[in-house]
This record gives sequence, C-alpha cells and structure tokens, in this order.
Amino acid sequence: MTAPHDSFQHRVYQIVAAIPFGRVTTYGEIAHLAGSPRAARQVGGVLKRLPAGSKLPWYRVVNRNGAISLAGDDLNRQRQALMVEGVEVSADGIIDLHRFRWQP
DNA sequence: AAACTGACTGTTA
DNA sequence: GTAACAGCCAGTT
Repeated sequence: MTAPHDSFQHRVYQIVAAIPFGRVTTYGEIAHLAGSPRAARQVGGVLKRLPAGSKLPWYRVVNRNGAISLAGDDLNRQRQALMVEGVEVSADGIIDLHRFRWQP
C-alpha cells in the first residue's frame, strides 16, 4: 500500500529512525531497505539536506568501509555523536562494522 | 522540463 | 593491499 507521502526521501527518514542506539548501518543498506538498491548516493543526498533541528540519528550512517563519509568539522561531529553512544571510532573516523553494524 | 549535483558503490587495474 | 573509473538516480536548480 502506498502512503500519500511516500517517497524515497520519506522512506529513508523512517529507516534511519529505526537504527538502534549504539549501532550503525551503511548508505547502501538503507538504499536496499528503501527499495532502490543502487541509490546509496541518494541516501547521502537526503541526509545532507535534513531539515535543521531534525531528530533523526543521521550520524549512525556510514559508508561500506565503515568510514565516515564526511570531512573536517562534520566528521568530528559525527564521530562525537557515535562515541557518546559507545561506538568505537578511530581518529580517522573508521568503525568496525563487524562489531557495530545494525542487522535488521 | 532539462541539466546539474553528489554524506555511494561495484568493478577494474 | 590501494587507487581510479564509471554507473547510479533522487533531489535541487
């Protein structure tokens, strides 16, 4: 059934909201769950333009290498948010997916 | 409506 | 093991 506000963007919101505390997942995994397996890049696009003040745990999304896909201050912000949840992140923003990946 | 953009990824070298 | 390339496609202009 197709909801009135159905859209890739909206589905991404729902999936990201479902990532458990202290776990991470990848752009590609979200794209798969959203029904567009090749749209990983678009997931990043959606998160990049999240409305200011959004409560979505966008920082729980990393790339397939377990690395944070942001640079500079943004990388640092995401790293801090994850470490607050107990996720171990190297200074370079690398996470061990074998230990912290969310498995729906 | 058409063109441009890019918080990615799989493949190839 | 790393690096470069090209395809990808929803969102934005």
